[in-house]
Amino acid sequence: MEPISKSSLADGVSERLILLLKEGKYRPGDRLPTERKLAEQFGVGRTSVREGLRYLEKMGILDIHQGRGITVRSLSLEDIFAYSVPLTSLIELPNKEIRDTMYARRLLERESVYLACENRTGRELGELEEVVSEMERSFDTPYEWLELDKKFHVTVARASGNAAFVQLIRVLWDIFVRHSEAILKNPKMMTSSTRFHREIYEAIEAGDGESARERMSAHLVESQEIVLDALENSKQDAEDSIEHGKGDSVGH
Amino acid sequence: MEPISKSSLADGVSERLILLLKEGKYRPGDRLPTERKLAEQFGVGRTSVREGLRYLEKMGILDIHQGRGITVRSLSLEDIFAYSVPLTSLIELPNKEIRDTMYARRLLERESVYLACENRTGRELGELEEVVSEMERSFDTPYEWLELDKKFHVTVARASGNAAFVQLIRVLWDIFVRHSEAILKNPKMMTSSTRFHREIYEAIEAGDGESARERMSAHLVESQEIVLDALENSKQDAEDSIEHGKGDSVGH
DNA sequence: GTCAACACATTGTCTGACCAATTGCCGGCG
DNA sequence: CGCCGGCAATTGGTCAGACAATGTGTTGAC
Repeated sequence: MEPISKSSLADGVSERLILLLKEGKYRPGDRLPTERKLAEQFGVGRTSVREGLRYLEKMGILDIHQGRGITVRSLSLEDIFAYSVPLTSLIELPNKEIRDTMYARRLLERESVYLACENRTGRELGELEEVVSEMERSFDTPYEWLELDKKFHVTVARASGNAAFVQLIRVLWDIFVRHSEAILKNPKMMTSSTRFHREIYEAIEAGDGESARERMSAHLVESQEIVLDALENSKQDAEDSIEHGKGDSVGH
Repeated sequence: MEPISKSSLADGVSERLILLLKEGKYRPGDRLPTERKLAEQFGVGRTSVREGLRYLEKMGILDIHQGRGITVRSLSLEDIFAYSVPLTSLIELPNKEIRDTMYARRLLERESVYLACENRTGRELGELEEVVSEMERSFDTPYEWLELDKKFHVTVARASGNAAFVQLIRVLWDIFVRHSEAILKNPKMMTSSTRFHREIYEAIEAGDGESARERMSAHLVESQEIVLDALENSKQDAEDSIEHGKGDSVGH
């Protein structure tokens, strides 16, 4: 193997490994050489190899475990998106971008639920019913409720039969949930959303695409409004608190 | 519900840094302590700090330069997606997933171009015209043409006024272009697509949303068909070549 | 045959050192 | 005074070696 020349050796290692994967030299399930051997092959130190490997691991391409070695994960459309927006919760989105995101989400989920009415299988129908029932029993555990909310929308997308919808809707949900504090602050949110989910489920079961679409739309519009209202209020609170105590409580 | 596996110190460093960023302790533009100081602060070795930092850098959150230090980048919706699908070209998508992806793309771009007809500014109109004109002159440089194709669709999305559309459409285009070899193999692709782009541009200029939407739809359907056909053929070729020479030319 | 204990392989982490790029200081010169 | 060149400090980039932690396979007792 030729020595690696690149602005960053670790980047070079990543690229080289990606090439080998594309060539099919290593296939899903295969085990890669050990870090030390890779370092020797590439003519770089183990540090660089580790950083390069770590990137591919974070991207979901490699599985790395202490004592076990490095294996290639199976790659699919799902994997492309699975690691897409891992840091969503970092970003403060302005209200306009929240609206834009929810607009796109509405567009996709209206179609998703419409297709689900045609393509849903019995198994998916059962899953959906179970999710909705669990939601109706989870008002005391808001974070479990949130997870179920995600599961509902993702399951509907899966029932649509379109793999891209599943991933896109997952990403948009993740962006949405960044504001979960705001969401959960309003008690109306959980009860009303759950009721909507129940109605949507019944429309899917009945195969009534038009009805499902409209209810999904109304559901998402309501969620958006609740979040934006809550953010408006919390922003007010923040400004108030700045008025009073500016102290920075960071110790050492 | 805390499935966080503290197995990795480097992950711990990442999480810790993300918390500090969320708290606002470090803001966009700020400079972080040096690697050595962070190591001391967190009570771990410099190796672990480096791996944790490297992840945030790859995610586009930090800027790290030799001799200059570590600075926090500005974060926006664009940044969330900019690093979303960096490895798209790795994945072999089955035909069904190509169709699913193009279905979603059609849904989004139909709406995108419709909104663009209402919201486009004169400046964006000028950009679009320029892109289309360049495309008409780029038949000899296919890869430049491809870049212009992306620019066209992204610019339309920007003209729609919806920031989420821009990012989603960018991601879906990147997935689409994974098959660029197939795309460029068919000479019809560039001429026909360019003509579609010209028509779409004129519809946007005229503010004719219905017409723009239908032409965009037809454009994407055609592209999808061309790609799927080309893939079918190249698959045939591959099987043929396997029939004849099975030799693996990997020397050692 | 089962299962526990041991040996080995491999990643995880730390340390100290040196290399390389950038920045900033400082002195010389116009 | 102001510009410019070069030296030194700062800081990330990389390496080698060592030991710890963990998973895997093997061996031996019963």
